[in-house]
Parts: sequence; structure tokens; C-alpha cells
Amino acid sequence: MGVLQPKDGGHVEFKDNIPIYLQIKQYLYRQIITGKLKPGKKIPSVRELAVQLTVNVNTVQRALQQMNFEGILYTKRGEGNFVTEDTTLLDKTKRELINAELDKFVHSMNSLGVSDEQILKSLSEYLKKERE
Amino acid sequence: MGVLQPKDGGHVEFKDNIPIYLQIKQYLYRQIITGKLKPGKKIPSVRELAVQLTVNVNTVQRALQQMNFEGILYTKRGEGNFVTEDTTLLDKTKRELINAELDKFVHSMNSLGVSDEQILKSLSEYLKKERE
DNA sequence: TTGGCTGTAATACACCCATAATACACTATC
DNA sequence: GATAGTGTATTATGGGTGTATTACAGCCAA
Repeated sequence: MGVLQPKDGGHVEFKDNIPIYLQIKQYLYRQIITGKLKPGKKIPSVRELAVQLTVNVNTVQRALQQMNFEGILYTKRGEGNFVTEDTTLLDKTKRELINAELDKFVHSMNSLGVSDEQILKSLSEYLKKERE
Repeated sequence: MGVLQPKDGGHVEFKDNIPIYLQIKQYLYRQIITGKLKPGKKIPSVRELAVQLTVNVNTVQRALQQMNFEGILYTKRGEGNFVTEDTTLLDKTKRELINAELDKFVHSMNSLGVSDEQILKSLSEYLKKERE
């Protein structure tokens, strides 16, 4: 398990048992979705990311390759990686990610024996407690 | 990715990128928490589970060993594995699992830029759509 | 006691992931 | 052109996971 301190003061904790390169993808997707990395802008170089995340260059490269293939990034060889300017794709991606989370959550709760009605109750109680 | 059809007609889909033995643990935990496997009762043998889940015996064994160590199961060598009768532990486990799901979900949504207020809205909308 | 069920252990093999180290290819700038 | 920064490719090594196979150990009923 690694704990990292990227420039923006945020942090990324790597979970065991999930490939790091996937967690890097997730991290970057969220940076992009939330506008911390903006459309058309250059993201940190593979070597810089590797240092920030205390991870090997190859592992970063693997994540970026896939994101490039997925269209969320584009690569200019010799220059760097850039966030797509396709805001339609970005919006669509955000909606899909959120929906995937909802899906996963509801299924998990159901399989723990929590009905749909109870889910809403549990959640609002949880959020209430969290605010204290 | 494997898809299985245990006796009860349910199904377990293995996700790539997460160790199978952990998914087996999760599956069994949920069977126990929801009362499909009852306190004091024998669970299927390692070999039977291995067949049901189309997985190797060693992989099942690994999951059961950990659950035994965690106290949710106890083993009678030569007889089988049995669900603990410690209902206090079972209740506590259920609460912890649910809380962990809530925690994970809220953090995920937050990191996608969804505020606590929006989370509740999104969820109730999602549940509404799901009912159609 | 035997046979058949149970859990347990050990070995060997293959695959994926991650690292480390090195080298190469492209771009911009001085 | 040289240099520094970028992405890319290659090789070797180690660890975790999952399988397959074989063997051993305990319990129970016929």
C-alpha cells in the first residue's frame, strides 16, 4: 500500500489487491472529470507522475496508454500527454462513472440484505453522522 | 471472468483484477449475513464449492482459512466448515460491511465531484429509474 | 476395518503485475 | 548541432495468484 502526495496537496492511497495501473487510471480520470486537469492541457510527464506516485515509469505508461486508447487523453510524442478537448466525451464519461458507482453501490447493499428503501435511509443517516 | 451457478440459483460473477479468493470470501460473507447460510450450519465442502464456483480447491481453501481465522467460520477437520454461532459477531460484521459500503460509495462520489447533497438526489433518481 | 467423505499440505507450472535499468525516438529550444 | 525534456521499447527479476496434481490426516457409517 502506497501513500502519495501529488503537487495539488491531494493524496492517493493504493489498495492492495487491485493493480496499481488501474488505480492510476482511476485517479487521473477523476482529476480530469473534476476539472483539476483541464481539456487541452498537458498532464505531468510519465516520469514526473512516476515520482509523484512513487511508482515505476512503466506502470504509469501502461495507464496512460489505455487512457490514450480510450480517447480521454492524446499523446504528442516528444511533448507529452494532453487531456482531450472533446467535452462531449468528458461529460459522457462523467455520467458513466457516476452511474457505475451507483450501480455498484446498490448491488452491494442489496446483496447485504438491504432493500432499496433502506438504502436511502442508511445513506442519509450516514451523511448526518458524518457531518458531526 | 467466470460465471457460476450455485445450488440456490444465484450466481457469482468473478471480476478480473480482483483476486478470486477475496471474491469468494465476499460471496460467502454475504450468504452468511443474509441468512442463506445459517449459524451453526455446515457450509458446502471445499471440493463442492470448488466445483460450484469452477475454481480450484486451493483457492477455496485460501478463502475459508482466512474466514476461519476471522472467526466467522469454524472448522471441524474431517467434517467440514460451519458458520459461527456467535450472533453478536454476525451482527457486528453486518454493520461493518454496510458501513464500509457507505464509506466507499460516498468517497467515490465525492472524488467524482458529487457533493453530499447531490449524492442523495442522484441515488433517489437512480432508484426511481431502476423501478421502471 | 474399510470406504468415502471431510480438511490440509506440498510441489510444480503459468500468468499477470510491478520494478529496475537501459536504450531509443521524437520535439523544442538554445 | 547539442542538449534537455518528452514518450516508447526491451530485457531481466521477483512476487502474488490460480491451477493441477498428489499425498496425507481426521471423522463417520456400513
